[in-house]
Amino acid sequence: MPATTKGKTSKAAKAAKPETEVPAAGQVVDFVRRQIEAGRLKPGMRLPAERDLAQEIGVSRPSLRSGLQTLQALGVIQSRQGAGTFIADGPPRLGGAPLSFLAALHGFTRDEMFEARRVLELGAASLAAERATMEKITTLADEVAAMFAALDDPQEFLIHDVQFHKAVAAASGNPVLATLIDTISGLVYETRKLTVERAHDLKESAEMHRRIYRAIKAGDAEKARDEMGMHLLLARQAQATEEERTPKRPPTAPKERVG
Amino acid sequence: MPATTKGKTSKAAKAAKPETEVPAAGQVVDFVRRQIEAGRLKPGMRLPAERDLAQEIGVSRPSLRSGLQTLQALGVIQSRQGAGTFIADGPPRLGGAPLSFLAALHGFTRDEMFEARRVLELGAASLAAERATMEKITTLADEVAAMFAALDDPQEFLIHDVQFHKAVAAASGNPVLATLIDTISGLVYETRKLTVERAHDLKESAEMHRRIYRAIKAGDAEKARDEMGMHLLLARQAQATEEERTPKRPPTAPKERVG
DNA sequence: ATGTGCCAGTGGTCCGACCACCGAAAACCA
DNA sequence: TGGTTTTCGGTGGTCGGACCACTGGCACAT
Repeated sequence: MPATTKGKTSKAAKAAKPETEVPAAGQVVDFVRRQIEAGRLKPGMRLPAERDLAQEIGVSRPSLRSGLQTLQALGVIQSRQGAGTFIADGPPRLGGAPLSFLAALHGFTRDEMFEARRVLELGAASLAAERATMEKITTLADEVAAMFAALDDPQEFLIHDVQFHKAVAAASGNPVLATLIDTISGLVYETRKLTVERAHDLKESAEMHRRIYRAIKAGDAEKARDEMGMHLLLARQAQATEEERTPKRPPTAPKERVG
Repeated sequence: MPATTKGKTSKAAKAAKPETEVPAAGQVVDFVRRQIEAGRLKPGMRLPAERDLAQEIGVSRPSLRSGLQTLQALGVIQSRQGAGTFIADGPPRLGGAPLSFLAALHGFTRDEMFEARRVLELGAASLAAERATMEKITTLADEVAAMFAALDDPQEFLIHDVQFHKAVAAASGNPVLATLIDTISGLVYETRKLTVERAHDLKESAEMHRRIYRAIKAGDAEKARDEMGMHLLLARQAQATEEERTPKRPPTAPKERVG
């Protein structure tokens, strides 16, 4: 091994302090995680002040902030200047940032993102048909009605379109699935918002959603899957057409990438 | 006057600098992101030193580190003391930390995690059957063979079990899907490693994988999906049984949670 | 040519300080 | 007394500087 620096000579001082094994930031993350798992920290609760928490864990405030920064990036906590740091509440939401960066790094295409979403939504539709509660089904019906009521307002239509798919995910009764769908859908939402104005056949789209709703309500898992699959297939084609008509900029990249 | 609060008196300096709109950490994240999207930063590349990068972006080093900490939490970069900071390379990998925290916060159960994985793997198996290349199919065959060769070594068997499922995901040709599967599978791997010793019927499990492999090779999407579904269903039951036989600790939590 | 030792450069940690901001108690006025 | 304003402690956000442990390659001695 490298006779690095004064390693040998000064190892005595090192032996006296054999710590430094655990990164300070990691200590903070683990600490908070244990608190959450132990039930001492629940969504919406406020964490101790940084200066106090740092002393409690046994690290400096910069190190503590480093750990909190990690937790914030993971969407676990949220800080508000002057108020405090809070455990994230609201619906489970996996920040789209990680997937978004992966897409940028490895060049995931829009089609691949869409296909992954399709797999997830097909499964969700199937599960929803098998065990959706009456309450969830009512929510689906409301969204379908709202879509029919917004045939002349593409932006409003899009909102209820997204809401419908989210409701299907919720109706599946599986929060993990719902979270994954929500994450991926969020990535394509921005694009759709820009191109939906050029959309056509909103009525046909609404009819499709209605058929999906009926299949779920009837408890026909296979039909729900097929209808959802058909809808997403056509939706993808329609969206591709819309994008073609809305060339914001010449194709600088060899392959379309997700922003 | 109050030596403490000087707020009002020093407002003049403030008026000259009405910015502060953008958080410093966010500037760093956006900067790196733009560099990646512009192709100036690619996986494996080294970033400038923190002190230099801070000056280039126009923030202090602590703020820069704050931003880098976020990127590290997202799995975009990786720092090595004494060497530098590098863009993450290797296979696309969505850190399991976010999902893991969500599970702890909202009480996702093991069954829900498993079900989500099932949806993803069913879709992957189906896609793999439709368009797996000869190379990917060969990889599948290798893993199946390795499983049969490790019938008397549960730990080794588990490794190739995981590898097989990863290979199916890769054979789907959709990196997004593969990443999602990899993420979720990683969360259940630790648990399986602890209980696999009590596993039984390894031979039957190997046979199942072989049937999945054959369906994919034959290009029969529906059969591949069915076989995979059957396999995962039985695997879940078997795992539940194994866990029951390995009561590490009395049920302190009302519901089983994912660690 | 080879191996050894050194050292500049890097990220990791910490300190102390100041700022902008929030929220509620305290002071004020009507 | 009621309502508004002001104050003020506490909070997270930012900064500059400093020291440490570690890495890697360069220069030196062999």
